[in-house]
Amino acid sequence: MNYSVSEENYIKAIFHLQGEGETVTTNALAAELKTRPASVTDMLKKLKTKKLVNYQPYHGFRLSPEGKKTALGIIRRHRLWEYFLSEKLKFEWNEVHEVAEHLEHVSSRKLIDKLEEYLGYPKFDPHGDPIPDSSGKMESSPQTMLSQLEPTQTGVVIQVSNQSPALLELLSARKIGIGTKIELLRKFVFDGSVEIRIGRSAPFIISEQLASNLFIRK
Amino acid sequence: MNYSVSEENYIKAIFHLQGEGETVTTNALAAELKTRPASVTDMLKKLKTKKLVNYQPYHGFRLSPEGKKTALGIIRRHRLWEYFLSEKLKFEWNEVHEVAEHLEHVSSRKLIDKLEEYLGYPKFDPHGDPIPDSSGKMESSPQTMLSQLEPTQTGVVIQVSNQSPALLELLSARKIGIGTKIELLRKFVFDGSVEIRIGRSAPFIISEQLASNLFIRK
DNA sequence: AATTTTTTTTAGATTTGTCTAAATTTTATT
DNA sequence: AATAAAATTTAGACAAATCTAAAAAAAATT
Repeated sequence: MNYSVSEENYIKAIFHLQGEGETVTTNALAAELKTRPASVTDMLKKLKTKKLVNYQPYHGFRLSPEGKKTALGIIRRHRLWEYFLSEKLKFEWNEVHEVAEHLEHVSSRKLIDKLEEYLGYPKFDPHGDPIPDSSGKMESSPQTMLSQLEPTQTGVVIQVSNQSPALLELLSARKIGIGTKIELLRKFVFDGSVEIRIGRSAPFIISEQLASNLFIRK
Repeated sequence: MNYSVSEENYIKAIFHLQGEGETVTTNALAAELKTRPASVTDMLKKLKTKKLVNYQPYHGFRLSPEGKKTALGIIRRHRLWEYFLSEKLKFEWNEVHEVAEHLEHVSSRKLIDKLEEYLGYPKFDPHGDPIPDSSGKMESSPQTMLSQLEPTQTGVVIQVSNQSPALLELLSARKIGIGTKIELLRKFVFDGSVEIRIGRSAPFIISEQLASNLFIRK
């Protein structure tokens, strides 16, 4: 029930890569963890004997139910620490991840449950990602502004904040509506504009104002 | 400047064992770390090349100035976390050590400085041990109740809490006053009484009430 | 001072997690 | 379907931290 830092990092990375139904490949995981494919194969053999992954040599892998539960536990710890760092210690939004990467491996159950209580049972971390409860359940990703996506992330428009005719006019010209699936490609620091793509169409750039008024779900 | 968990545990243990002027032996350190003498020798060769200890084979070792600074940094992290666990997360006094043993190895400077600020720059941890500041300085061990000493620890009486004639009468009968050096030999769980010795005299037992009203410095 | 006992170090092995280079399997292309 | 390319695994090596057993040095005892 207690795993090494390295094992935990593998479990977490597989969880992030496997999404809903995809099987994860050796190369993809090696890239994610900045390690070599051979190392991934080695570790996967170990995780398989521990029944944390379903792994068929040459055919990718996914977490077992037990592995998934473990991953959610690690993610819970990570996100609770992120919340603590941001909310209590006043870390900047972009600094919390790095430190939480280390704190997440301190695996005292009591520590995490008491931390959660102390923080007031937060439901989302500072990035807007949901925090699993002690049984592994979490709310579905909440809406975020399109402008808060990171490059290459994808989201579905679920709400438009400002119902002014001017906005609706622009949206219809851009062919964007509720349910439109948008991939964010680049962010331009200069004016906050972002380059996006809808489906397989040609990418185009929209203004900061527009991007901040489009609410999406990852 | 960044050391492994294992190296940090060795540095910390050497710091605790070396006290003021003693040199630490291989066997003593092995016992402290619950490892084997051969392992200690191996690690000490490494710590020597990193200039953290002064080590002459077969003749014991002490931390170098750099090693001492490192030790104080680790102890700082440990005691700040203990304070956090006790004060904020409401851990019991006796549960904090175990968890702090793990948290202390997360070595982000910024994390610890911000944690210290958040906690209000505490000077002592829940055990009464002083917390080093960011430059490694700390106050000398504060007064504690005699009843909080551990068996075989020694302390000097520096204050008597309750100036009632009844207490002073007992103290004079027991020949205890400010400056008296007391060694605690045993604690009796049943009624909290403790067996003590003053100098080379015969040991004797005093009540809980008395032991709790004698303030000592270790 | 010689001998025994204790302490410490060395030598060689083990485990975990990583790597490179080579071999193998799968996938893509002609 | 055969071949080339890409992905994956195996084989063997290495560093960190540990261990056991044996050797060497220091300390204690006769």
